[in-house]
Amino acid sequence: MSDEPKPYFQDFMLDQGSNMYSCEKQFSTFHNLDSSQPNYFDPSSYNMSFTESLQGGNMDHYNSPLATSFGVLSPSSSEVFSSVDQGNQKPSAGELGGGDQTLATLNSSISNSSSSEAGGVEEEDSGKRKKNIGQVKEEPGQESSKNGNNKVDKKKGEKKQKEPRFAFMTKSEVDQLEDGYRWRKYGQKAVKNSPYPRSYYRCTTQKCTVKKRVERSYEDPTTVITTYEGQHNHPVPTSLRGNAAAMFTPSNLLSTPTPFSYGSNFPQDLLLHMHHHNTFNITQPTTHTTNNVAGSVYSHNNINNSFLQQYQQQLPPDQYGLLQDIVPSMFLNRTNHN
DNA sequence: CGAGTTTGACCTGCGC
DNA sequence: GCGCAGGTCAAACTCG
Repeated sequence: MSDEPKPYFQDFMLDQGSNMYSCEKQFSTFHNLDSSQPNYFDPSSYNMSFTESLQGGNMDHYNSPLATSFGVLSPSSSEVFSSVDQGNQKPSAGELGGGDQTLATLNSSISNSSSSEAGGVEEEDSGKRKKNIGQVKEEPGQESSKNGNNKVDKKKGEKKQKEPRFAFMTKSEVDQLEDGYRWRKYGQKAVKNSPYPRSYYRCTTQKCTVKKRVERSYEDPTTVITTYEGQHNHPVPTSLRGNAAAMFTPSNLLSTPTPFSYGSNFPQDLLLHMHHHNTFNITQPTTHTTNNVAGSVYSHNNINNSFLQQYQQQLPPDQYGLLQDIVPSMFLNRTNHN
């Protein structure tokens, strides 16, 4: 794909038309960014990010709600830099692997129910796309999803729907970060401009279509870039201490009348809201894709106090503490400095 | 023997 | 339309 630098931005959209919220977030990018650019993101100010926040600085949060909700891991020994991606554009090697930037898409789909994404609901099979040439064994009710989510099935002119994605960089010696879920590797590809291959994993839980990609930054081999796609529709298989994860299953979240209780992932919603409150207004529609968010530049300084204050008021005290734990410190810090 | 990994082939999307 | 690159499949293989 293209190697040229792309604009870095974050962007969120509220897709009301589809009765679900979607947000696409691109958090920044690092090394090669020209700091003179308005949207330059200083990594140093971002050193502590999602996962790290999840961990609250110690492993007690190993299975923190955020991690769980994101379907994300908890890097055992790592320093998470950031997250990112976009929904539609594929992150090119130069973007992810290149360490030039990390993209993560945070696309929360919180529809109640039938939305195909809710929890990896696409008819399992994600797999068999086995060349519709020749041998397609059709099973009733699955015909159209032959390709899992996307390839064959999409109708003309309709962009395939991407699973929510969340990516982040982690300092780690090991590629496979322990996140409590079980993954099965289904592919590996050489990445352009990178000596390190990208590995593809799929959650082994039946009917869970969550996938993740793992690759190393070629610029910093100690950095692992992990991209999660989709949302787990099941609890963490490994037993968690106190099962903190369960606490934040969607159903539990639903029981709490907070603005995040749309029925999905708290952190995603949180971030969605954070951006919705601050940045959606700068979203510019693009001409060629339905969910491409390119076209707007997000200034992370936009996050303001009102947002957090609002949630502070709405969340029970204990949960607000949690909020503090899991909200990327960069956000909190910035709000505090405003 | 089942589950997971490896790996070459194939498919799709996108830019030119 | 072509070629490239990303993503996925699935047979073969490895491992416990």
